[in-house]
Amino acid sequence: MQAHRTKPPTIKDIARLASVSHSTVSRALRNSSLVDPKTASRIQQIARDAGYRASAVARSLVTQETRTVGVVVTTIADPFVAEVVSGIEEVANQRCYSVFLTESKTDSELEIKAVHSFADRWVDGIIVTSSRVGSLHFKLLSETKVPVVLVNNQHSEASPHSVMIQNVEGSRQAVQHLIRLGHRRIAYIRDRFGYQSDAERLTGYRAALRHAGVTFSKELVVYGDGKAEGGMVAMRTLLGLQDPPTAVFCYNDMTALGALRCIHDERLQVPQDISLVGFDDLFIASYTHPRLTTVRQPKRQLGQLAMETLLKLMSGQDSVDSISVPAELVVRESTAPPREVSE
Amino acid sequence: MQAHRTKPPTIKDIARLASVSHSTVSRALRNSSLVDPKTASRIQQIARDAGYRASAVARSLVTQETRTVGVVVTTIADPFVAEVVSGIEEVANQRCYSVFLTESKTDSELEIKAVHSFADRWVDGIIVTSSRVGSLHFKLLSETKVPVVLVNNQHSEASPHSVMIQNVEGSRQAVQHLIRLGHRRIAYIRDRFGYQSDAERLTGYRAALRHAGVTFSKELVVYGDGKAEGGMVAMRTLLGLQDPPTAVFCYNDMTALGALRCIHDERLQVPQDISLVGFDDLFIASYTHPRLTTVRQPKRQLGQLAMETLLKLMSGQDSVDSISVPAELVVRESTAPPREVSE
DNA sequence: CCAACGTAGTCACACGTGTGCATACATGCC
DNA sequence: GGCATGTATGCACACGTGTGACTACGTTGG
Repeated sequence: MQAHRTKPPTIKDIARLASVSHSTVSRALRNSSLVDPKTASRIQQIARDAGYRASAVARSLVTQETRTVGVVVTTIADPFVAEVVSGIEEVANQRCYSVFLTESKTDSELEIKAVHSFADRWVDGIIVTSSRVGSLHFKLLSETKVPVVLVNNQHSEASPHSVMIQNVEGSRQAVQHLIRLGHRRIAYIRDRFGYQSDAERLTGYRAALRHAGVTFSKELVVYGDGKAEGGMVAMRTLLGLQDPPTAVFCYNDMTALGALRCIHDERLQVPQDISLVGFDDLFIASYTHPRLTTVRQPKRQLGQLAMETLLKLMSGQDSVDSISVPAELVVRESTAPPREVSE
Repeated sequence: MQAHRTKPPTIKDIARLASVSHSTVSRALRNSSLVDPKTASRIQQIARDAGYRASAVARSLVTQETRTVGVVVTTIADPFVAEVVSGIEEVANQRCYSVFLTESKTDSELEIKAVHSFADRWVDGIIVTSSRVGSLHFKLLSETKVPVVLVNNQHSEASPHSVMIQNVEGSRQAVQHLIRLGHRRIAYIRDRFGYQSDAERLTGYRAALRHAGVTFSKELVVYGDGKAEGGMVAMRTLLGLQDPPTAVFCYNDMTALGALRCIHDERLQVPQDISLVGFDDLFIASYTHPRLTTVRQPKRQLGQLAMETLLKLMSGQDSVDSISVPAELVVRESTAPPREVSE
């Protein structure tokens, strides 16, 4: 009950109170079989009364592990990222790991700085989302043996351990859906920052067109920025074309949100005038007007899988494969047959 | 250039390579004036070549500080929370602090567990958002001297250091805006989880009504959950009333989003049939159809202020006041005069 | 009764870094 | 030349915890 006002009690304070050596206290608190159960419980009681809490810092120094993982994200303010991190955090917490969070702001220099900071702090493992840095992580991995898992990796260089969504197949499904509705002029609004995932979604888009015998038209592929603002601008470009598209597939839901805004502002209707498909299935896709057809990513699950992969690596298993999670088309209200067909 | 494959080099390895004691290495790397500039730069070169990085955990053990802060949030998947954390992270990073992130899932037991975990790890400071725990933080503060800053605190008990939005004034402005447009039947959709902020926004709502001589009607105050789903359900209740409201003020934008969804589904129009006001000004408020009138919280700034307050406390300043940030009404397209008046 | 043995606890060291104090050496002054 | 002064470096300890090796003691078996 007697709280130490000045400094929190150390293991030696407890040893003194219990009239034993600090070694015995250490063993008693870790339930070692080397200590008499009666004195063990006595010590535990004393420690509890004194409000003793073992220092994780000191323990880490001797055990050489911190029960800590580092997570690097572009920005946590991105709803997609936030959900992935939530999944990571959930699994980490269950296993008594604490997570460091750092934003890289899509600056590879900051990303490297963050990873170095993690290394200094002796994190047991690192998860990097949407990384743009290729070889760094391998170097780090080989030098200091810190396991690294990449989720939604944006660098083409294959990484030993990563969790990815099946972009090609997902976007293929989305575009195929539009084709089946009767669309032929289908646009794609890219993300000029999403290197790998954007390229893969473009691949799926082209594959679907080719498979249906629709010729690829360069003017129908325009650039956004993966955010709503970029979607608006890109959509305006598309609407200004001589022969505008009847359907638009967007890199992600945020882009689609901006596109939708632009279409509304031009007094056009979705899906009557233009069909719209997103990617990610953010919660918001269910609350747009009309509800957004999109390709679902199991975001939270991606985070969980990444953390579980990392746990395996940290426990010494080295035979862990990369994981590729299937995407699922979710048809809602923003897609319909084009006017020509429906009339 | 010779990379150590097995274990990262320690300060003693560098000392051996430079043929000096580890003390000299330590001083050289911290640019102490006690060491000859020439040997200092020689040592620095050797350390760089060996890829030496000082262990933060060993340093923390002796310096008694970790340059680490803990952040507890309800869930990072909430867009409001994510932006606050982004602000915290930005300032922390500038000052070379790393941040631990933990979700409490609105479970006060988990919140306490998280704070204890932080204490074990010797964090230099703690930020808790939307805390539901009252006295714990004072106890922790008085016992272990770890500075705690509360942002958007949900417990009525006044805390020594907190960052809050001016809820009463913000919601008063919002409701006053509706009254000036001619509305008399104005509903409020509450949040059954937001103890303090919800109570304050209700207070502002009632104050505005009273000031305008509008009698408070109990049936016009219904409960949501602070999320879109709850907003939908609550709105349905309001539309089912014998004399439904002509305007609805929502606890936050997410609630408003759900309400908007419900109104659309009932084939009614915003703002022609019903005016709608949110709170927070999430980015999404600019991308709904119609754009949402709302009360802006400077979310990122709240996080920055919280971190700056914490920095002051950690540096020993104890005369830090609580901060109260003004909210700002942002009028967009979801509010208009009621039908009776406009016709 | 003594040796062998198991049990409960202590001693001492390690983890990697920072720092007060002592020391060795060079320099300057009387 | 001896002494005070200053400078560059090494020694030893501290931070708080975990653990292998060792010891003291009580018990058992021959």
